[in-house]
Amino acid sequence: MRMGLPPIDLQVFHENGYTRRQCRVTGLWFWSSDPNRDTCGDTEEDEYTFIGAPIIDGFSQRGRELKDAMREEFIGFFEQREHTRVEPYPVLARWRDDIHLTIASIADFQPHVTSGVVEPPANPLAISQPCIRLNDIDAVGRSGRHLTTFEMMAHHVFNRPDEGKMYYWMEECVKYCHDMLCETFGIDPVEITYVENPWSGGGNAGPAVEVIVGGLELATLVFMNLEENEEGDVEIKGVKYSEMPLQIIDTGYGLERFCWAAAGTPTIYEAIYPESVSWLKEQAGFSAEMFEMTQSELDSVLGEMSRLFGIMNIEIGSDGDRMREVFLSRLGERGHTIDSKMFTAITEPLSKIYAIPDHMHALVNMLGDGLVPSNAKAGYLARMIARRVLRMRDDLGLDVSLSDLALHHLEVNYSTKRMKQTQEGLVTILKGEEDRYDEMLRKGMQVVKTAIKDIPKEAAELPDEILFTINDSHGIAPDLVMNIATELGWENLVLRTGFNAELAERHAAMAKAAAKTVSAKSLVENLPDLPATVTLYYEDVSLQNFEASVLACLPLIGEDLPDGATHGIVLDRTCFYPEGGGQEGDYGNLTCDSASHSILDTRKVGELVIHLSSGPFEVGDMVHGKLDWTRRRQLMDHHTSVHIVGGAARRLLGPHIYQAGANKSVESARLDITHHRRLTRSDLDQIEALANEVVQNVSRTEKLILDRKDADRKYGFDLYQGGAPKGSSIRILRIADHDIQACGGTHHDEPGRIGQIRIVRSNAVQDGVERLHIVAGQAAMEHARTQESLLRDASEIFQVPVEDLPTTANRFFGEWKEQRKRIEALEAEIVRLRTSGGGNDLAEVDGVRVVIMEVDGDLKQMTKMLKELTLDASKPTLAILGSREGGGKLMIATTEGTIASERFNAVEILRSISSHINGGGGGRPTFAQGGGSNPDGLPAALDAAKQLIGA
RNA sequence: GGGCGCUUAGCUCAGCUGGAAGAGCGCUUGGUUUGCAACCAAGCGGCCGUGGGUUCAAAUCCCACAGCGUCCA
Repeated sequence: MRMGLPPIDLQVFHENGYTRRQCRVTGLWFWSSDPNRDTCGDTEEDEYTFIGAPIIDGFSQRGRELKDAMREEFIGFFEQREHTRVEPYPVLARWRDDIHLTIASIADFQPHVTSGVVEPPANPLAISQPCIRLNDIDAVGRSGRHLTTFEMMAHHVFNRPDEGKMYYWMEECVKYCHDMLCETFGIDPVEITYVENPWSGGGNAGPAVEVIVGGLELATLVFMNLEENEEGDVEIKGVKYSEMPLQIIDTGYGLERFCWAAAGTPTIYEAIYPESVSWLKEQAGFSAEMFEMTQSELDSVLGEMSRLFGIMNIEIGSDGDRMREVFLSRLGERGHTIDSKMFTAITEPLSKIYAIPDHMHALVNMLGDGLVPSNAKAGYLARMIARRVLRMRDDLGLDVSLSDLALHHLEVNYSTKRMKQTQEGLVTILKGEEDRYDEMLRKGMQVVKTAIKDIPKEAAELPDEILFTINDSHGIAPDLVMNIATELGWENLVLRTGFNAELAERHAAMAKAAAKTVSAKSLVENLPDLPATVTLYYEDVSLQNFEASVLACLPLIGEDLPDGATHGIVLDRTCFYPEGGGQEGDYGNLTCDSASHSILDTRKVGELVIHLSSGPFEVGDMVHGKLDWTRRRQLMDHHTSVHIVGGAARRLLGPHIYQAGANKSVESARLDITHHRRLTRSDLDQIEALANEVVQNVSRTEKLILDRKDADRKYGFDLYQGGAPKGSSIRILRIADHDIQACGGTHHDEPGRIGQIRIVRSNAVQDGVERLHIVAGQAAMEHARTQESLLRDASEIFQVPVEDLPTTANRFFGEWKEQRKRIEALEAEIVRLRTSGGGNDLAEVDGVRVVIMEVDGDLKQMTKMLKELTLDASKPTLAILGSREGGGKLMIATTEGTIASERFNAVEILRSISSHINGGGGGRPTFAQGGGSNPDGLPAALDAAKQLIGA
C-alpha cells in the first residue's frame, strides 16, 4: 500500500536549473529556479507581478484579436509537435446527460473516450474549448480574474500502455509546456513555478502540476492514470485507487489568463473585453470626476487594487466586511487612503461594468448553440445570466436593451462563425427575456406591496419568511425587496447582515434533501452470463415470425410489471423490440411443442432482450415467436412520425428546435421540442402540413451504422436529439435531408406507409419546451372517429347540425347567463313582497320589531330577505327566518347599532333552537346562520324561538 | 427532477383566522367644461381556473387536474 503519490521528479526541471522545495504558506511541494522563492506562487503573499508589466511579450492586440492570436500561437505550437487540431465542441454538453454545460476541454471526451469505449477524434490532440462555469458567478467582476465563460486551451493524450500505445507522459508533457511558455511566449523561467498538487474527482485520480506565473495560475497538467478501486494499492484522501489501462493527459491552459498576462491590464476584463468596458463606463458615466480624483489617481488606485485582488481570495460566502477592512488597510499601506464608502462607490459600479461583457459572452455562447431560455434545466441557466445582466444594467442606470448589449457584443467581442442560432433569432429570444424580466419586476412590486402592508413603516427589518418567500416564489432578490420597500415608504428597512448567505445555505440544504436518488429496480434476479441477444428487428423491420431457442427463464420481480406477466424469457435471437428510445416494447406470443404463452412486454437488460411472458418455458426449448404486428406497426408509424414532425418543426421554427423528450405508444405519440414561445394552432397546422408533405414525397428512409467519431464529425451533435447513446457505433436514421438522428428504434423503410400525420394539440411542459401530441396511421383515423363521435353526441343534445354547434353553444350559454340574472331579479322581487307585508309574523318585544317566519328559498335568498328586514336603523328589528330546504336552514339577524342588537344575540338564539332540526351553525352576534338534517323540526324551532324571546 | 407561489369584473389586483363577491382603471348614461385633461353622479360587467371532498355553510380548508410564474438541482 502506497500512501499518496511519489514526488514528481523530471529531467526537464533539472535541465533548467529548477529545484524542489516546500511552500512556506500552503505546504505544497513545488519546483522553481528562483533561489529566493519560498512560496509556491499562488498564496496570500504572492501578488500579481504582471499588472502594468506584461510577462508575455509580443502581443500588442487586445480583445478578440488578442484571443485569436493567442489561441493560434498555442494550437500552432502543438500542431508543429505532432498534435492534431480539433474543432471546439458546443458549450451545451448534449452528448452527455450528467452535465448541462461544457465545463472543461476534457468534458468533450467524457464519458465514452475517457472510459475507453470510443476512440478519440485524434491522438494526441490540441483544442481550445469554450467553457462555461457558473460556480463562482458572484465573484465575476469583483475579483478581477473570475469569468463565467472562458476558453480552455489543451493538449490531450490517451495512452494505452497495455496495447503498446504510449504517446507521451509527464516528462514530455511538462517539457512541451515549459518550452512553450519560455520560447513561444518569452516568459522568464525564473517567474515559473511548477506546483505538485494531486488531482482527484469523478472516480479518477492522478498526479498533477499547477503552472504558476507571476502569481497567476496559467495552466494545470493532470496525469490521470488511477481509478477508484477498493482493492487498489494507492490511497489519496482516504480513497483507494488502482492504475487503469487508459492513461490520460488532461491539460488546461486558460486562454484569457494568457491574454491578461500579455496585456498587463488592471483586470482580466480589460484584456479581453476592452471596448465593452470603456463603452459601458461611458454609458454609466463612470469617470474620475465622480470620485473627485484625476484620471491618473484613479488609475493608480485601480492598479493597486488589482494587484491586491490577486491575493484576496474572493469566493462565495466569504465575509465581505472583513475582506474589505483588510483590503483598505493594505491599500493604506501603499499610500492610497480610501474610506469604505469611497471604496464601495468605486467597486460597485465597476464590478458590474466588468461582469456584463463576461455574462453577455456566456449568454451568446449558450444561445448561439441553440439553447432556449427556460425555467428549468440548462435553459434556466441562460435565463439566470440574462437576469443578472438586466439587474446590473438597471443598477448602472444604462439606457440600453438586452438585445442592444448582445448586438454590441457580437460586433466587438464575438466570432459569429460558430453560431448555430441566427442573429435575428437571438434578438427575438432576448427581447422575450427582457419583457419577461420587466413583467417579473412589475409583479414583484405588487407582491412586495401586499406582503409588507401590515409591517409598521418605521420597522428596521422584514421577517425572514417574507424575504425567503418573495425570493423563491417570485424571483425578487432580498436586496431588491429592500429597494422597493424603501421606495414605498418603509425608509428604515435594512437587509440583515449575512442574510444572503443564509438564503444560499437554505437552498443548499433543500438541494441536499432532494438529492436522494431512486435506484432502478431490477427485472429479474441472478441473470446468468449469456451472449448478447441477436436482434432481428433492424435488418427486417417487418419480420413478424421467427424461430429461437430459450437461453433462460427467470421469475419476474419488481413492481413495474404488466398484469399476468410471470417469467422473463431470454432467447438467442428475437424480432421483439425492447422498450427504449421512447418506443414501447413489443407484444406477441411464444409457442413450443408443449406450451404457448403471451408476451406482454419486452425490455432490455444490458445486451439481453427480456420477453415478459405469461408463463414459463424450459431452457433449451425451441420456440416460435409471433409478433403482435398491429401494435408494432402502429408504434413504427408513431416513431417515424416523431422524427418527421421534429424535422418539420426545425425547418419552420428555427435552428433552436431540439428534442427535449419523446414517447411513442399505440394510441399516440408525444414530442417535446424547445421553443421560446407558445405555439399557435396555425404553427401546428403548418408543421402538420410540412410533415405530411414529407410522408408523401420522401420515398425511402436511410439507415446507417457509423462509428461514433465519424458520426460526430459528419453530422454534429444535433444527432443526439433523443439523448446520448452508449457505445462506439451509432445507428442513424436519415429521412432525406429533412431529419438525421441517432436512433435505436424501429422505423419504416418507406415513410408513405404511415399514411397521414395529425398534430392533435400542443401544451407547455415547461417554459421553453412545447409538447406536441401526434397521431399517425391507424391512430390518426381512430382519433378522427372519436372526435366526430363527440361532435355528433353534442349536436344531438342541442338538436342542431354539427356546423351550428359553436353558435348554438354560444347562444345557450348566453341565454343561461341572462336567465340566471332574471331569476335573481325575480327572487329579489319576491323578497321585497314577503318582507314588506308583515301580518302574523310580526310582533314587538321591548320596542324591537320581531319577525319570525318560515320561507321558501336557500341561504342566499334568505340572506337578501334578512337584509331587507334589518337594514333600516329607524326600525330596530330581530328577524328569524327558517326554510325547509337542504335539511332545514335557519337565519337570524338584528339591526346593527340599535337596541335590537343590544338586546338580542343572534348566535345565542340560533344555538338554542337549532337542535330542533338536528343542526348547528354560527356567525356574528348580529348575523347568524345554520342548518341541519331534520326539516320537519323547523316549526318547532321557530316556536322555540318565540318562547325564548317572549314574542 | 424537487420546492414554493399564482389563477376572482374587459385590464391590474385586493378579499383566503369559512358566514351578505370588492377596489382602481376601462366601458355606458347623465352632469360640469368653449374644448381637452380632470372632476361629480348613476349604471353595466363575475361558472371566484376545472373536477372531487370536508361542512349546516367554501372564492376562502383538503385532494386531483390544467394553465402560468419562480427558486434550486
